[in-house]
Amino acid sequence: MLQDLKIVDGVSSEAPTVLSLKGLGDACPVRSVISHIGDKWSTLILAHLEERPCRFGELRRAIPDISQRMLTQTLRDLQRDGYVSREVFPTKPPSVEYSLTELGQALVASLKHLVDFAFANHALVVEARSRFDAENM
Amino acid sequence: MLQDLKIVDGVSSEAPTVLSLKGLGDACPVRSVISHIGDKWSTLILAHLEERPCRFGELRRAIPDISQRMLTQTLRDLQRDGYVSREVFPTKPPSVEYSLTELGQALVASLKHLVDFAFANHALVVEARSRFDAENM
DNA sequence: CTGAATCCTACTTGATACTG
DNA sequence: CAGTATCAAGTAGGATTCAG
Repeated sequence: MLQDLKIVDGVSSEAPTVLSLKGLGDACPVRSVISHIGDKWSTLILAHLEERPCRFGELRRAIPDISQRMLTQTLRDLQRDGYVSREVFPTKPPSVEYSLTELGQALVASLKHLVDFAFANHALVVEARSRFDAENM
Repeated sequence: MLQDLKIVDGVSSEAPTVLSLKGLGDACPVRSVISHIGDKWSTLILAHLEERPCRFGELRRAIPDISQRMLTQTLRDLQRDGYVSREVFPTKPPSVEYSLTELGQALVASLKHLVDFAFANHALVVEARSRFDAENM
């Protein structure tokens, strides 16, 4: 359950080191997953790869706003955590295909609940925001 | 489904403005929800409030690593989006109680799937990381 | 007790140019 | 095609101090 979060993070409370997302390392399972989802591009890339495996350039075209630096970096992070697999074909010029692993598919499945929530309740959130902003001038 | 993400973000592709999480504003429902979850403290605070309503100081003690600046700020953001309600009791000195709204409870429910995934697969992720780091030394 | 205001640092991202 | 390297800018978070 969610309250387990307290226990997990409570561990670090006994040793009062600063809880940096990086500094925490693998100490908190929840952070190590969520920190990936919270970044700017991971979710979007996972969404594309869920549809079908993609090559680097395909992803780049599909997500025009991403810089190739961030595409490279985010893909490598996702690969490192085992969510994405990278296959190099020795063609000329070389081509590389990225696809979801089983773990990646499981992550995407869990993410969908959140995405569904977002679509279902976005209007409420926007409304709450304008009401809040109005009340606090 | 998840691939709707492409459509939503695709809107901004036609108008190639930079996709800042803040600059995007309310354009992408998914981002506006996920950006909150990805930050350092929201999830943890939501987890505590799910158990029971809490006063400011209670939360502060329950999450010793948070600075009161970030506790204040995160609570205000959560309140602004309608996830948390804030009730002031005119005692002396004043006390303030925070609790989850219905919307906040729905968000927490969606989050649980992700938390469950994190706990269930954390070991696999850690293993994947060390394997990746070993291969790419 | 519950914050607000200020300053400062570190991490994240973007822009650009270059390479096998 | 699929990256790497470098530099600049923005943003989040922490420490500290002050206030109703």
